[in-house]
Amino acid sequence: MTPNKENFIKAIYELGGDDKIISNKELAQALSISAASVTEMNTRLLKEDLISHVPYRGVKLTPSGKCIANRLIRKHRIWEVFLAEKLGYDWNEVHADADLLEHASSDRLIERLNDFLDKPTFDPHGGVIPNKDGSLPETSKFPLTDIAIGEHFKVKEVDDDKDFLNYLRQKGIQLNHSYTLVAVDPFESSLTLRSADNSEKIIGQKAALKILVDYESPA
Amino acid sequence: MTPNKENFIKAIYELGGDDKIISNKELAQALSISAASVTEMNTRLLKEDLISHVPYRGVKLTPSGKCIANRLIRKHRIWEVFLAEKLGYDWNEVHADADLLEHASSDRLIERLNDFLDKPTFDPHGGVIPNKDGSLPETSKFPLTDIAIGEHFKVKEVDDDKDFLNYLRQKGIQLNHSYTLVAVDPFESSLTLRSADNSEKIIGQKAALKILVDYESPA
DNA sequence: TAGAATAAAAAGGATGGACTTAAAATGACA
DNA sequence: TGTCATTTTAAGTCCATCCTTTTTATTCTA
Repeated sequence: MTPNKENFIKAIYELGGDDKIISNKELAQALSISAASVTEMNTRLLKEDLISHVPYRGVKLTPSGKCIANRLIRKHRIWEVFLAEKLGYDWNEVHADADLLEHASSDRLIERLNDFLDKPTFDPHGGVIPNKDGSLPETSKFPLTDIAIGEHFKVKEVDDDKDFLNYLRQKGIQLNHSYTLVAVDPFESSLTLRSADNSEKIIGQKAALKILVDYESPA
Repeated sequence: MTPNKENFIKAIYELGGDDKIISNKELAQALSISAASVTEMNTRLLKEDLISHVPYRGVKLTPSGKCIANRLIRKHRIWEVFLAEKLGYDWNEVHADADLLEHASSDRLIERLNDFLDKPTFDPHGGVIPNKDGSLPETSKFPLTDIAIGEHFKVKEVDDDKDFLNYLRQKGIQLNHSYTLVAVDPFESSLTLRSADNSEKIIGQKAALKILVDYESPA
């Protein structure tokens, strides 16, 4: 596993390749290389069973590919915590150095660093730190009604009720999308959410109880 | 400057290439590569003016080569201090991880780490940490008579007197060699030194005053 | 001081990673 | 169903790293 391969895996992950197929073109643009180079790297990673491939559609990470991506992100984020918390880096400075260090860190080093930092849960950007084994920590899910005004969250689970799902679709609320709670009506208890595209959605209190969410970093 | 080149430079340095010529064969053995590969790397580093070359004798570091070696060693040793002091590494564990990290450390990172560690002077093995600019810290020199029993030191300077130099040669005391002070005679004040090859040398007190030494790590 | 032993340089490859361009194959969609 | 965007394949460049073998030079020693 070379730094290059690691970065390739990471790029797939960051484009969403843990659950959807990422096209050749997207990757080529993200990495600033030609599409042909992407194909070439794909064949290498395919051999190692780190990605799965749908011809002419693109690639996504296999379970072991996801594991590697998460372990790399774990290293990256633990370093970020160290740089920010112990070395006084500004939050916008941490990324570059963490990007170098993540490829030069033994497991032992990362675990000791993790202990030294008191096992942080989030990096300075609010990103969650994956587990040692490459899995993602159990993320708590709780009703949208428990969110405080101004907080950012992601929709994790919704009640499997046809009418309710239609209601959500009509409102434009989608699973795994992120929103910010901007207001709660004092009388009706209806919630005003702002989505990533800055549109505002008003949700009734009854619906809010059935939407499970989790905190998320603002980025 | 690739990690490979850096390690090559470091190997030369560690074999003593800062002041004497290191043969092709020595380097080949130290790096476990063929002598021809050493020659090849030599030509590359020669182009960059990092080493100087005496045909059929070997190579030594140029001033800029030494600078690079020292800066690398600075990185290495600062990391070692961090691993040992903050992460609880045992002194024999630090080397491997420091060897990886030294190649993935920006100058900014090293300087902040250095501050975080309160600007240490020695690494866990007792090795001195070079300055930021790649120079070696002014090492103090003082008479051998100031050394306490049991301490390790290196001979830094000796009086330029013919008889005295002959005396030293006869005793087997050499500049830049390391010794341990094992005993001081209570009556004569003569000093018993042990050299690296475990031979013992007895030095008169008058001579000891004219031998300037500095502390050194036991390794 | 003339070999013999040894070391270095030169020559010629081999490999693998990371890129590219150009042409052929494919899929999507109007 | 034909056009167009995208993907794949093919072919090849460049560079770093390593190798072995064959001179060539030096050094050691008898």
